[in-house]
Amino acid sequence: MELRTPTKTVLYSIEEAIKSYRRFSQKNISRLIPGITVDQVLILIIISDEKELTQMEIADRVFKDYASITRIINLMVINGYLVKEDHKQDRRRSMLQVTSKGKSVIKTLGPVIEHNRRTALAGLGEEEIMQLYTTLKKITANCSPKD
Amino acid sequence: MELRTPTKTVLYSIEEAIKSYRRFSQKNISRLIPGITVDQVLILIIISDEKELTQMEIADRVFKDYASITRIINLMVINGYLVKEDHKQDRRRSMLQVTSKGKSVIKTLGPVIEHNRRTALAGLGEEEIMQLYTTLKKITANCSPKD
DNA sequence: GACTTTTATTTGATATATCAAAAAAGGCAG
DNA sequence: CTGCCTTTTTTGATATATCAAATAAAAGTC
Repeated sequence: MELRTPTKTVLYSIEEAIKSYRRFSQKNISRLIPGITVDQVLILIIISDEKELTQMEIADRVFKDYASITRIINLMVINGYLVKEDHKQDRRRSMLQVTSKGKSVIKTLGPVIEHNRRTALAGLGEEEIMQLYTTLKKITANCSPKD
Repeated sequence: MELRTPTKTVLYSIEEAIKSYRRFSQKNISRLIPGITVDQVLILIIISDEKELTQMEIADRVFKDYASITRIINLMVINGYLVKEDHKQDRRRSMLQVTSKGKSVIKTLGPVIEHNRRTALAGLGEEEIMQLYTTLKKITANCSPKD
């Protein structure tokens, strides 16, 4: 019987960890504001912090496909968190504006997100977090096309 | 309260790493056998290793929802990798059998999966992998309902 | 044996992931 | 200006994620 060592399963544990974290976060978010997703809240915060981002830049920030961003943002417009206005310099793009409803979501959920992160990382030392970060970046690099 | 840019937190790098790995793996798999997904291959291998698993047990092994497993397995039956037969003792369940087409997929892709894992972890020391594993397990525990 | 509760799976509705292809505007060479 | 190439976004098709609710069979209770 062969022992399943971390070497064989560590990639599973990455999947496990991120899924646990996402489910945990979504639950806490839904408790306060049902009907919005973790992804939507994060994108809302990103747009609110940097007003001039293109959708492609937003996609890169959250490691999502451009097609996904199109659909997520459309939903956020439909749900009243964002409005799309014409972009003067480049008519392929559009200016994304956070609505007052969107701002209120950020205000309400910002602390929840902070709390989720702190809870997820509870008991981890500063050193340990740095090490985690470093190791994960190596894996990302190993798996990235090096064009 | 100050919301640090989410992209800078370590939890993002977990997401980034696992997505890079999944895309990388899928690309290598599709090169050899187009039309099958990473998830399907892993589930195929799991069923092939342990013949008597219920769908719920399979779901737990790959950290997926039961509903997802139902749909993935249905697709795998449609695509001829699996067959469902009646389970004698419990008629709610069904016996999942890997078809010869499924076995051939495992034979072809097994080495690819091994290669993907080795590539993803290239340059990481044994110690470092253990540490990664330990830290991720802490995060998972922190985010898991402790009923 | 009928009733209730659990367990295993499925379905419905909606969100996100991915790839390929299309659409639409911008930029550039000639 | 015209044709060509690039960039940004969208669409189509399909797979997976998630929660809630529905089925259906097994197990426990009386």
